[in-house]
Amino acid sequence: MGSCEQCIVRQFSSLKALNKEELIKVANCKTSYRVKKGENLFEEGQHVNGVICIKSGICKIAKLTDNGKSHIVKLITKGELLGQRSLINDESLNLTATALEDMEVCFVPKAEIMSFFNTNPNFSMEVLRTVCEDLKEADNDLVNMAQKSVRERLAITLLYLADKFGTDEDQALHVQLSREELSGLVGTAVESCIRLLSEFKKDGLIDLVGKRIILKNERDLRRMT
Amino acid sequence: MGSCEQCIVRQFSSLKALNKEELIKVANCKTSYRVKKGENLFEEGQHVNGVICIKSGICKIAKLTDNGKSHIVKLITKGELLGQRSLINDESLNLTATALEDMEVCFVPKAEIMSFFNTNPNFSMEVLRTVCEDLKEADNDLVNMAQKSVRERLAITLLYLADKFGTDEDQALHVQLSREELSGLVGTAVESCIRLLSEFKKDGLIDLVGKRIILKNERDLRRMT
DNA sequence: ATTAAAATATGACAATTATCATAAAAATGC
DNA sequence: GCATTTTTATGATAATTGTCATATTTTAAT
Repeated sequence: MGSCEQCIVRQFSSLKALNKEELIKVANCKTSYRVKKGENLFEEGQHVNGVICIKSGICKIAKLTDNGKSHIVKLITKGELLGQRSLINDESLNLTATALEDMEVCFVPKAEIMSFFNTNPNFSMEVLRTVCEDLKEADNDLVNMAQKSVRERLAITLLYLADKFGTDEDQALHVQLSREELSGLVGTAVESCIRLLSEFKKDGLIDLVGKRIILKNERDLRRMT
Repeated sequence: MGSCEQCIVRQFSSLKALNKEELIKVANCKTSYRVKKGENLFEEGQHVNGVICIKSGICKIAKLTDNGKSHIVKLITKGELLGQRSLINDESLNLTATALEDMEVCFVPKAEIMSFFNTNPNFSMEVLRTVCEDLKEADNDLVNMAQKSVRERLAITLLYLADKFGTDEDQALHVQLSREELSGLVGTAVESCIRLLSEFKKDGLIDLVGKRIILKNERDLRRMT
């Protein structure tokens, strides 16, 4: 069982506010496991009894809609925490988390996390900061969703993916999303998404090589948003 | 200068976690003032140096878009706090708050609020809960915006307004929003909004008497969402 | 009270986007 | 390796929504 001290999650999440003793407590109660691509880490409606630390891999946080589609609210990657919000509100989950790649994660029970809130004000403050940051982003996303065209939103999404997950040497997006997932992120029909990708390609903005999406002209993409 | 103890904001916001001593500190440093309909309480880009307690009145929290329109992210009413998020993140405001009615508010300086985070874990926890609740709502709004039609969103918005601000005996919405504001909340063009209101009227869902919007058939409105 | 300005309403039309059909390409199973 | 299923792609068309023009009504100003 690792010590958590060098863990990437500790570096990037609100866990950075924990001191050595607290980290040892986490290390002693955590459960490490792997999640295969396509499997759910959390499901809508479930009650959470802890948080999940993402050590490697990527997952999507999505909400199912009446018509069977799923809208992706955000993507989560290594270094981040999952399930904080529901833990704090003590509510069932309103979103489902599904692995987009094989993942390595740790589960930390609720009781442990909650105890830190009482004893470590820095930790509370870090969590608060994280949640506020999420809120700010959510507000931005909402306004974009309301005001921007699908075309603009696709451009924004591609740049977001490049920004968050990086690109290969040839500017190909690192994340491999299916067209359906991409359209779920943009908030549009699959066909519209595919059609617009084709248009982007024709306009020299991107290249499509197999499943890979290559940002050919990032400047013009950015100008479009 | 009032004691804050019986204040409505204290009852409904995270300030409820403050004890008597802390309340006295707030009472001694707060500034009460009035804001006229149409005036801004906060402006996008500004740096906040405190929070605003809403004692009476309603305001909108909105973001301006490139094309000059403004999208209303949410409405805030008596008992709520304004500016928490930016205070915590120590960032400039990403949204503008404008009074929709004459308002009575109190300003509490940043230093005071921040000190409570260090000394009162309950207060931190209450703020955290509030922000998490906001975040959950924001996620829901995002998915609605992405997946629902303008027609459905208008219905959802009307029900939200009835729910949050109440109705008169004759089921007329208590809040008086202009069509422009209503469309900014729904996320659509003013003309589309007006047109749909007319349709709703023709379908017997609502009645339009002057500026008043009367929910005539709430059941069918709700069924539509 | 009268005029001017703003808000609301409606029509005509264009642009965007979704839906359905179908084909081509890629991935999967045996 | 071949058949089958899934994913990606494209066309045709319909539905939704936005834009512009123009009344009509309401509000505000003098």
